[in-house]
Amino acid sequence: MVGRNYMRDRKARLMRRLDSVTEVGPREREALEDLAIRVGSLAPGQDVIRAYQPPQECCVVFEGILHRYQLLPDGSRQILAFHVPGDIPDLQSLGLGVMDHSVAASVACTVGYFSHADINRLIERHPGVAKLLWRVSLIEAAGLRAWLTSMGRRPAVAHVAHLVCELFVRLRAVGLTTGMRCSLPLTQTHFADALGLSLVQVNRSLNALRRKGLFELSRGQLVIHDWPGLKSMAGFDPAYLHLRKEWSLG
Amino acid sequence: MVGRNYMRDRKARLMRRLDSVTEVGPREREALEDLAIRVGSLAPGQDVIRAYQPPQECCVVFEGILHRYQLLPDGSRQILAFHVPGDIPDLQSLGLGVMDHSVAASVACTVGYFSHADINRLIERHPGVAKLLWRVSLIEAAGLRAWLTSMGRRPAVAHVAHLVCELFVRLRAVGLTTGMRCSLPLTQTHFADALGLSLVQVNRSLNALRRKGLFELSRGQLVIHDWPGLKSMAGFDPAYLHLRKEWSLG
DNA sequence: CGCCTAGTTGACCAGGTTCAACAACGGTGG
DNA sequence: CCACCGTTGTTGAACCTGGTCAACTAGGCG
Repeated sequence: MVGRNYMRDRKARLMRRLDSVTEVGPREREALEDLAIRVGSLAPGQDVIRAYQPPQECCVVFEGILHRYQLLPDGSRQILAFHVPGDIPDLQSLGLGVMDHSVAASVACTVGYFSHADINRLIERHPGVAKLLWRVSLIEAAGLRAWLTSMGRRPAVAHVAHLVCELFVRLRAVGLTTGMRCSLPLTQTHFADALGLSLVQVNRSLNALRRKGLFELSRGQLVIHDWPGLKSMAGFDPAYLHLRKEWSLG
Repeated sequence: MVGRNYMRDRKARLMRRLDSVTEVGPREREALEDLAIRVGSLAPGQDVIRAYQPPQECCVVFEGILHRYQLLPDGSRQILAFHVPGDIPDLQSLGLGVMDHSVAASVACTVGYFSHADINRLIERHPGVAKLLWRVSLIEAAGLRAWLTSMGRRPAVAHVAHLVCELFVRLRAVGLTTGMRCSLPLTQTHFADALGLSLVQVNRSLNALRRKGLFELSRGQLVIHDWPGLKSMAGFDPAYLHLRKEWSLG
């Protein structure tokens, strides 16, 4: 069946993500393979999870990019994280019940939904799964810390460079890069709201980095020309992503 | 025995913290009461947990304030969080093994240490404990997000005000405030490194807020004069602390 | 009394914001 | 096939928040 193959491929993305950060035992793997997942698609800008609403389902990204964000009283938006294929954006809702922010599709996406009830049953039967999910959410917190440091102490250009580094490494870990290029369909407005910078400043920084020959980003395509240079300009240390050696990029 | 009473009081602080965010069942409570904790004290500035070193113990704050921080190549410091009594600053090490940042005492502190082995045993026997700790670490992540938003999108004065709000509410939740005042022995340098601002700017903002009659902070004593005014100036919404109703402050 | 740390204030400067206009691109409908 | 329009990206100029440098004050402690 075509449908089954599609689902197999999609789950493979999730499994690859989990593999990239931890060793998944055969029993946990089997249990996760059996988890019932309903596929859905999202239009750009559409909310998946809305603040203050307790969700009954978790979602996993199959294709596209999602972002978590918070709106301030004055209407400005702060993007808190991007979620690439394989990520589970709302693990928080499992443990906390309430969301204090929202998650939306940055571009057209396909996602999978599984019920809290199912995953809780899985967790009870397989403590290994609980550990694994805990690990994933700790890594997410580590990402927030790195982001915070970048925001607080790095000048605009380095800050932009750091985000590009992170996204490239994360996309690479789930097999979505070819050589030193990948699809990265975010707008400069996404960047601005994520980095706490103005759109204008993002544009200038991006151009400055291009002129330095570090990378090019246009029409949703990222091509990295000088990875060591980019890394050092950004002060990027991938340790906080907690990828296993074989998945990380020197 | 004097020693035993001391220990009882100290554990009470941890339990109060846990109570403030979740309902702790009688069996979990008992299990936690039995956990072996070694007490230690820290001089101001002393590291408890150092980056890149896999620790074998977790620590819990009894008295004083700790901070997590990261050092950048250029020598500047970004403080990622403050930890008040009752907090467990390095839950991350339990699930992740490696620390990607350090934790140090902001002032003279007393802390408790318990071994990873002990707590892991506890987790295995009592799934409720695992859930509880997971919840605590999710709340910590939520705090990071709020911090990030503040850093990215709030002007300096509001940003300072927001931190004061958070610290006051958290100290209140563990019973360390009396009325609208509390001890808050952080230096302006701590504030600056936490907020990503310069020391000078923190000083000016603090003075501006004092002149507006919102609060006073001097010699380690915080007195809040106008809580509603402070809250609205900061755009502070305590939801992200995920305190249970009875512990939160309107 | 003297030193050290923490806090305060002024003057100047720069990184980043805001405002505004325009260019490039893709999709839509006539 | 082309004209039109909305979105995204680009650039210049004026402005302003917050950073840097520097000097000085106020406590705390040996």
